[in-house]
Amino acid sequence: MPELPEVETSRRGIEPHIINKKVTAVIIRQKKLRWPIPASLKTQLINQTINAVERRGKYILLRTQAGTVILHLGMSGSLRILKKNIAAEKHDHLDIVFSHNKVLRLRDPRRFGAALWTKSDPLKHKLLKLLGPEPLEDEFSAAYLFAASRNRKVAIKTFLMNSHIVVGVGNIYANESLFSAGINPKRAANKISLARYQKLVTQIKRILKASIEQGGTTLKDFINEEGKPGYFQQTLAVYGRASEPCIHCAKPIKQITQAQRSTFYCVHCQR
DNA sequence: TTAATCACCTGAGGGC
DNA sequence: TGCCCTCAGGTGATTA
Repeated sequence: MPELPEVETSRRGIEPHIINKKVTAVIIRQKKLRWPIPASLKTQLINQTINAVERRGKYILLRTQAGTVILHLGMSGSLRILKKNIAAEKHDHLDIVFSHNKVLRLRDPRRFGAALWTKSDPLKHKLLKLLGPEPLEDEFSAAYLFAASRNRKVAIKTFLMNSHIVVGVGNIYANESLFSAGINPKRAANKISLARYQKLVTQIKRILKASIEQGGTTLKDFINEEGKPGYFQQTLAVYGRASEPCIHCAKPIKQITQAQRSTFYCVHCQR
């Protein structure tokens, strides 16, 4: 399940293969993703050169002179660079073919992902314009989170996963960050002190950086651009460990549901 | 404005 | 072995 580290790993993986390369063909095998792949993606992208491969939150942006491809990997999406003649398999929904006979292939079994086209500034696209700050940039700070949470009674974990507050903190990293910071995921966002937000922000940045360095999280569907899994799951402290002993106090990890998502935490260590 | 819920989709895993 | 059911989850849209 691609979260920010997986998306960044994918971006870094595909960038050297497609930067400054010309698109010669676009093959849409299944247009029914989260939103239909627009026909304009095919008609506008052909003969364009990829000028930049950027990321905003969990969106990957392929910029060309004519416009930008906006990609989202959803729950199960992956991007791979392949030779042109390798046959597509089930769930390979989109190919972007380049002049040097390589293909950027989007596979997404659950089809929660997206591939869109915009001619204007992608950062002003309706999907991107309201996104919160990037968690690894200076703008995302304890002071920012503290100020943003003052009137929010929602649970801190749900608050963290709101992309309008901060982008890229998905379920796994929200669980892990709150554990590392010793904060109970059920605690109301407006009841957390500035000092505790400082600790939380430090842990979010540390965990995301560590995961990016290790190539993302290897859970179920995630594979990187080379078709290999990530390795961060080996270091998960609470996620997916219901009833197993806490690595600090050995008491069993508790699992609950918040906002229709599984939450894992230690009742003893997280207050 | 905020919070909660729904909808989309399919593979994995468990129970029978 | 095979069928059926439940669960997992990112996030925009909808509802309260």
